[in-house]
Parts: sequence; C-alpha cells; structure tokens
Amino acid sequence: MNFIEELNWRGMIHDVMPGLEEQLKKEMTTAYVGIDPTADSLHIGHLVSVMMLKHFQVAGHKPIALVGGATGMIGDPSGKSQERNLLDESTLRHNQECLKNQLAKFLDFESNASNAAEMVNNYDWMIKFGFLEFIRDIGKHITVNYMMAKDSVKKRLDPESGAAGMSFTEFTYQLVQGTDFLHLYEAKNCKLQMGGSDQWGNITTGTELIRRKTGGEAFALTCPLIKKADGTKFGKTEDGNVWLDPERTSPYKFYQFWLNTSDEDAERYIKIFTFLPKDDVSKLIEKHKEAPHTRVLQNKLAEEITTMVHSRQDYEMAVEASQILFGSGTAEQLRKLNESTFLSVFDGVPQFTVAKADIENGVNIVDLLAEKTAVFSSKGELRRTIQGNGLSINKEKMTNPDLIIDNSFLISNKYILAQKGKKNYSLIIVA
RNA sequence: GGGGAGAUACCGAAGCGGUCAAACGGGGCAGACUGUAAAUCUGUUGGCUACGCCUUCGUAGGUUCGAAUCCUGCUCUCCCCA
Repeated sequence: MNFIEELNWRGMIHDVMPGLEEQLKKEMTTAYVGIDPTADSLHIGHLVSVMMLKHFQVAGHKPIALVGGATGMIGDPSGKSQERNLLDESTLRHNQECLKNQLAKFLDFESNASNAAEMVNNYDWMIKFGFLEFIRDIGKHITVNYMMAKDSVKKRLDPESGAAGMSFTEFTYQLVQGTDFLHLYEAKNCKLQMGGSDQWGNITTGTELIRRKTGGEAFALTCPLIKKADGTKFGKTEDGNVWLDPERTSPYKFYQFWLNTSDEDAERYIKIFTFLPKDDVSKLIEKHKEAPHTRVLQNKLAEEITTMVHSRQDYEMAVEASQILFGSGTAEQLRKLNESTFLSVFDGVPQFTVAKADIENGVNIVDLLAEKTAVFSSKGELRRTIQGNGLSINKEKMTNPDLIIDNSFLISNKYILAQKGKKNYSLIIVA
C-alpha cells in the first residue's frame, strides 16, 4: 500500500493535486507541513498533520516540519474572522524548541537515513527578505486577482458574512506561505506541501508561484478538517485545548478525552490517529457494532494514542485512575488506597490547600468549597449544585448545605476529594 | 470629510420611564435515562450575611420620587456617500 492509498483508506485525504502519486512512485520525495508556533506545545489539532508526516516517512519519503515563525507573526486569514495577535521573536524561539521535542516522539530526526525528518523555521529566511525584494521577486509573479479569488480572502471581504475586514498584512499571508514553499523547493527540492483542507488556497498559491517563477512542478495534498459528529469543534474541552504537553493536559485527562469520543467519531478517529493496520481496524469496528456499550473502539483509540503521545505507564495509570473514578469505585475503595496511589490517581486534578486548623475545628461545607478553596466559584453555585444533587465528597453524595467538615472526612489524614457532578473532581489538601 | 445605525449578561437578541437581575434562543453547569456516548426530558445560569440586600444594560455626567429605557459630552463599532 503506497502513501496515497494508505491515507485514503484512513479518510485522511480531502484533495490531492493530480500527478502526485506518480511523483511519489518516481523518487523519494520531500514534503512539508506548516505548524504555527502560537504556543509552546502541540495540541491534538496538530496531530493530524503530524500523522501525515509520519505516514510519509514510513512510506520512505522525507518529511519536513516547518515552524511558522514568520507566518505566525502575520496570521492566517483562513478560517478566522478576526485578525490575529502578533508574536514576538523570543516567544517564537522558545515555542519552536518545545515543539521540536514533541515532534521527535513521532518523527525520526536523528537517523542518518536519507529520509530523516527535518525541522525548519521560516523566520530564518523570511527575516532576510527586504520589502522591495519581496514585492519584486515574489509579488510580481502573482496577480491580486488571483489572490482575491481565494476563498479565505473572499470570505473576509464579504460584508454579508459579518467578517471584520482584513488588513493588508493578512492579505499578504498567502504570498508569504507561498514563498516558504518556493524556498523549500529551491533549497531542499521539496515538492509537496500538506495541510488541512483550509490550507488548500495557501498551498496552491505556493505551487503556482513555483510554476511561474521556476517552471517547476510542486504538489498539494490536504486532509479533511477534523470535526465532531455533533458539529462542534474537535479538540476542545471545557478547559480549552487538549495539549500534548503533560504539564498542560495531564495524561489522565488526555486519555479521558479520547475515551469519551462518540461512536461515530471513534470510527473515523481510530483510522486517523492510530497506526493500526486496516484489518485490525475493520475487526475492531465490527466488534464495536456488536456490542457498542463495551466501547471497544474508544478503549483502543485511547490506549493507542495515550501510549504513543505519553507512555505505556501513563496509559496504565490513566486506566487505573479511571476505574477508581468511574468504575464501581466506592468510598471504601477510595479510603483503602495508599497515599502514593491516591495521589497518582488524582494527578492532574485541580488541587487546593487549606489550613489544618480549619478542618480540625470543623468548617461549613459551603465555606470550605467556595471560600477557603475555589472548587466552586460562588456560594450560590455550590448551593445550587447541592440542591440538584450534584455534589459528592469522597464519592458520597452530600445533600446538606449546613454540613460541617472535620477530621473524620480526611483520607490518608490529609486529603478531601470533592466532586461536582460525575466528572469534575477537585482535591483538597490539608496542610 | 458628509450622512445614518448601533453598543444589553458567556454569545446572539428583546426591552424604550416604574411590575427589570432584565423576555427568548444558543452555549455552560447539574439531575433523570445510559455505555464516562448520542438523543431526550427536567432544573439552573450576577453576588451576598438570601422571603431581604448589593453590583450590573459602552463610558462620564444630567433630568426625575424613580432610568437599561429621556437629555448631554466622550469612546468604540458598523453601514452608505465623497
């Protein structure tokens, strides 16, 4: 199975430029994907691009991860109705380093093989470009008519869509991205750019630029934007993005995110986000259909990705924690845990500290959760939750807002586990 | 530069002198049902020392017994014309 076929059955192809398959058969080809360094960690929205690069490398080709230091300073108008905030250079450099470390988990940057992965930053060549040079050597080759015809631009110019206009800076974005492609084409013989389907317009500006300026041929391949079956944005939780950095999103939460995937989505995700071969995937899907409630797909999906992004250990920890929190976990089980297990289970759960004296003297539950700690943002909210039967302490439902919390509630003599609803845990540490 | 429209809670959007902590929709949160799913139904969605009180309707003043609602200045946004 070649690269295109592989991506195809996985549902990872939205659009391909004709001739790419022949090109890939002909020789080892270099391709790149752009990543915005807007943060110092990748999030799972980036994962699709990373998977594409990985498949590409596995197929014997050479992947390049391009960190958009320059483009990140400009802001891509695609898919956004607002101007972007600009980043400064030191932030960009810091972010680039962090991103590379994460990418190294997936791509082979180190080997001596001719198709070892590379990382580049477009800031490095864009910074040397003078304005005059840019408009003469690049701008001259592309007409404004061509640029205006792009969807990403049209959307922003159409007052009906409610968009807030677009600055010249963002209008220029596609040229800058095109320049990247041209640069990589010339410097590294890079003939393919991949990305999300929203990038099609930007990528084709690049292939067009290469064709007009050098007469060479370059290709575009885009994957569908990942959407959830219910139409909401993929990769977001109440707390924002799901990050790969365990400091930002704990492995437990990461695992939970995938485990909570809906049936429809799981079927698509397991193809996209794991490297399981086609046969295995088909079997899993069948199994899942026979007994949906056992959530074979979600379990496997969460296992594969958590293991890949974090580690086997992290995965096992997350499973254990999940069993305690969601399984038949009871108050007794909770109290039986030894301290280190207990802490690892609740690693990544929001933590609050209160003074020992407060608990010893006994403290009203409302004061404890809304005032001494920020488990609840207001007393009113807490009262409402209690009225709605949504509060548990140490896995036991609490229905009395006048309850006094004292030493008898402590687990391992120093912890109290507060739970809002089914899924929101907070750990109170008494010190 | 000229003319017009507007700024209301997380978002959209009503309200146009008292009965407004502010309709309605979306979103959020919780409950029931479940598979830690989806759909559905129910409750809730400014704060507090809670049958009451306090702070909110762009911002600063003013009129009034009383203002989200009327007047004035300011800031910002959008539209049309040049």
